[in-house]
Amino acid sequence: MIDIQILRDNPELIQRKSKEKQVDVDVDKILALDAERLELIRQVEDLRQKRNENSAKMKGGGKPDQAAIDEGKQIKVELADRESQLRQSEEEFDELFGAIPNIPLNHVPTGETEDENVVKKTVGEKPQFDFEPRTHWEIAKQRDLFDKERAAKVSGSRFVYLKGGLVRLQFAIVQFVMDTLDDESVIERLIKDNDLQIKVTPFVPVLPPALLRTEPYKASARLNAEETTYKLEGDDLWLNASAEHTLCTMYWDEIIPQDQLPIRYIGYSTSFRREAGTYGKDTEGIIRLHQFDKLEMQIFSDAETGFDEHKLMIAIQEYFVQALGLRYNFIEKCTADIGTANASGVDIDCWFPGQGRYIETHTADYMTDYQTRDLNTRTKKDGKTELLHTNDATAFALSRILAAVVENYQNEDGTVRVPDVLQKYMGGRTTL
RNA sequence: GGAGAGGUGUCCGAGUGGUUUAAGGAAAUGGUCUUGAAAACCAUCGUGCCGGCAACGGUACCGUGGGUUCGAAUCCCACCCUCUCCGCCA
Repeated sequence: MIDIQILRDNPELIQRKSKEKQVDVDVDKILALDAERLELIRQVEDLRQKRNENSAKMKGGGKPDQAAIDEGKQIKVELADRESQLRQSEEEFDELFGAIPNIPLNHVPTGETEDENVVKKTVGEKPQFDFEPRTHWEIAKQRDLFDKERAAKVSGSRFVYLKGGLVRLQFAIVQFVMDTLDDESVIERLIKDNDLQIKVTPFVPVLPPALLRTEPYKASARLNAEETTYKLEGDDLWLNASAEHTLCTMYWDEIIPQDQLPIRYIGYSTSFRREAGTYGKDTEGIIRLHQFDKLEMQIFSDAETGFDEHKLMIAIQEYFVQALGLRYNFIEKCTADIGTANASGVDIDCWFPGQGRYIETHTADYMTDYQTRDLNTRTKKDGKTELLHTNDATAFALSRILAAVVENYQNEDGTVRVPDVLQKYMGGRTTL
């Protein structure tokens, strides 16, 4: 949620910024509810004060006199009435107030649909083939790299058995990412090259739980409707749609000492998505699955360094994609596409020669304090508590990046070259 | 699945109806002492909300939600979570 003070001081800003995000916010109504709420709070607190003063007369164990008891009873009735009004008022307020999206940062381009995202640059070369490049599913079929038919039989559509070389490739990528993010010299260089004022803290690898309870999930502002996210029947548990969901909630209701910041994690988790409403989209191959593994970066920092941490994540993403030698579009997402909780966000879309198109493989989100306000994740600075800022970003969404490697590194005979940086993690193998 | 214990501020921890505006300790911060440090000593030290320019005042919060009472961290009910032992099990 946003800072209520901003709404009170500058309702026009909230109205305008929400509109830019294509979210309808009735600012006048919310302010009216806020005023009503505050008036009720005043009334309730006055009554409580009276109640406390009345009962204080009997301190020391003396018997209360009848008049005091009668007065107490009267206060109680009135208080109960106001409290129930207040509860109702707050419920209504919370619902509307909580729906106000995060305020996009000034550099975020304004747009009404994702078509207005801005391609800032295109990096890398398209691979040249002296044959017609094939899709990753055509190659996989020839080389038996995955099996969706049997997965459909056992689990349904959009599931897959990954096999053979692709599995080796996945674990090689995991190793490569862990090595890189643990390497202070790489992080130091990226910080220097981008002129960032942040520490050279390496990323700590984390294998988080894949299931989480409703309360923290909701507080993270990341819980989507049941059409999008799997809910377990009989338990108060959801299957996470990204490692980010179990990482950002880690410090729910905690105060992190200042000297421990920034906290940088590289999480690896299987992610689950129902993908309702995407029927007919990317039905072939392993671009869009109900279940896929993902390497996700997560950073907790103070407010001052939040945006530089965002830039660090983006620099790391470009470093990774370049290391695999993939051509990509770097996209600044517009206000309509960054998402409710985000203040800024970028995508990286990689070139898939077999399909002749760019496909989103990476995203980086900067939430400012929107997420932590509800999660109540704070630090203590000069004796004052302060909300942390959160950042998350894809290191690699594995199924998609496997598909990208297959399409970009294919040979005419259906074999696939292993990108140079990954060969040492595959026992020196140069093809799969 | 069975049985038991527990959930209090940054942390540990006391507290079974009314000076609890939550004891005490640790950590932290500031200071005294010291060549410097440690130790010792002194002081400060929970969070949210409401009002106020501020000093400050008020109010709520002791896992969550109800209830009893003039008055609840404390009594009652339901639920959630954690831990221990047993059982089963990768």
